[in-house]
Amino acid sequence: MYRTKEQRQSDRRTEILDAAQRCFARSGFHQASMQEICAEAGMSPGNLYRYFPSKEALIAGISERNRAEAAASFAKVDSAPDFFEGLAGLARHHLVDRSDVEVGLCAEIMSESRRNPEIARLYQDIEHDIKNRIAAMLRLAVERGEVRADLDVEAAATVLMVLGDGMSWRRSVEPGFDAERVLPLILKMVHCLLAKSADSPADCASRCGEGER
Amino acid sequence: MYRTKEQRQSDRRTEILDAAQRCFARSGFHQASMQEICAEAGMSPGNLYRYFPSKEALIAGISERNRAEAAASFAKVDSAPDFFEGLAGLARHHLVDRSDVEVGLCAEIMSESRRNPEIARLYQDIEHDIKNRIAAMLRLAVERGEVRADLDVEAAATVLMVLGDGMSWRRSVEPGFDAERVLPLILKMVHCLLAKSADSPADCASRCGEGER
DNA sequence: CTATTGAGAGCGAACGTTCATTCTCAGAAT
DNA sequence: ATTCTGAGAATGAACGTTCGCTCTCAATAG
Repeated sequence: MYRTKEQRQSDRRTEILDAAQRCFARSGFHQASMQEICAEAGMSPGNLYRYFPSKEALIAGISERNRAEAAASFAKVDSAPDFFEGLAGLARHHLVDRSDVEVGLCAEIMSESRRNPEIARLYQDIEHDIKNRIAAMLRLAVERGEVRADLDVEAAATVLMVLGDGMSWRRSVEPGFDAERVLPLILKMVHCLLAKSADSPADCASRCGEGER
Repeated sequence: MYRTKEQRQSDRRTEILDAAQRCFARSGFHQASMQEICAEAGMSPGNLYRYFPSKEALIAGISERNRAEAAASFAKVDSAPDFFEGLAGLARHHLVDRSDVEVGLCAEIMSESRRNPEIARLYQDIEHDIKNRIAAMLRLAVERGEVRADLDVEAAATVLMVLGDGMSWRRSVEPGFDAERVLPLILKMVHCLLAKSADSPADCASRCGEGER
């Protein structure tokens, strides 16, 4: 009975977050009205406010919920047999496979964090976390000798995030953007940036140009 | 007197656009109220509406105004003695030298175009124009033998825009983002993507790593 | 040179709407 | 009987836009 009550509350909360996520991705954070979210969640405003104290709390809840999920995908790279293959998998997962809803939502959170300090702090926490994971991933690959030793790891991590953001935005802003077509070029560039200079361009092409899919 | 009148009207319009640009960059398109823009322009709402029929018209005006300016910077690359130096200059101009106001404004237009069809059409026109210019620039470089002949020019142009968007967003979203530090890595990657495979990595480093600034 | 006039420039209060949030109250569960 | 859950109308602030008014000033008439 304790269990059931808390369980129910938690379920209700995730239902609401799901509905809000769809609305935000579809209409944007400001454009999506509480009424719209309530309708999507099949619930009255008064009731929704019993679960979340404000509209901001909805975004915060969504961001928080996605943090763990995002973080998990980095672990895979470290345990992949070949670093660049692992990275390619990560890239595909983040740049191509993600649903339009997720991409749109990400865009929405980014632009909201430009002016909403509350969201900005939350978002920057997550970004910082992700950047650290990328940097750690790169350092591990350096130790393993898969990546050039003289790399500016911090800057390289930033570059990878730049690529991620750029791809994400093009996807959400350019209709008919073909991530699939661009990905090989991206991977090639990244390989060039990270790989030891001894690795030949031919090797680069064979590893990045094809190799997955 | 004909001249003066039209001149005055035009001046007023650019003044208003300047003010609106500052407001939008600072507060965002939706957050910036007409009152705020009026205050910034030193003008009453009623009067401002004599020059622009709506808030949307302000964004449209700003976008339109920046199109030519943006386009002009591409001509420089074509006339540069070395393609990659020209490209590096363009990159520096777009990724590092741009003012925070411009970057913020760009972010604002992008996110607004995600949900405002009117703005979306305008923005996509401009983006399309820019992409064509980049592609043309690349094709010219291919003809000159400065860039590898087997390049997927369309995809490469998209990649360059991805990089531009990514850098722009990181600048406007990550406090303390150091574009200067990241730029060499970006240029190196781009060189790797575009240059003929005959060009050695050493050549790449000397051309991209330093060379300007 | 002065007076008249009329259109453009400008103001700021007011309007109508939208929206997040709160209030009130009724039914269900315990 | 009391607490939990829910609905939906009410509230009040904020916003884009409009409206009616005043002021400025150059052109013309006297």
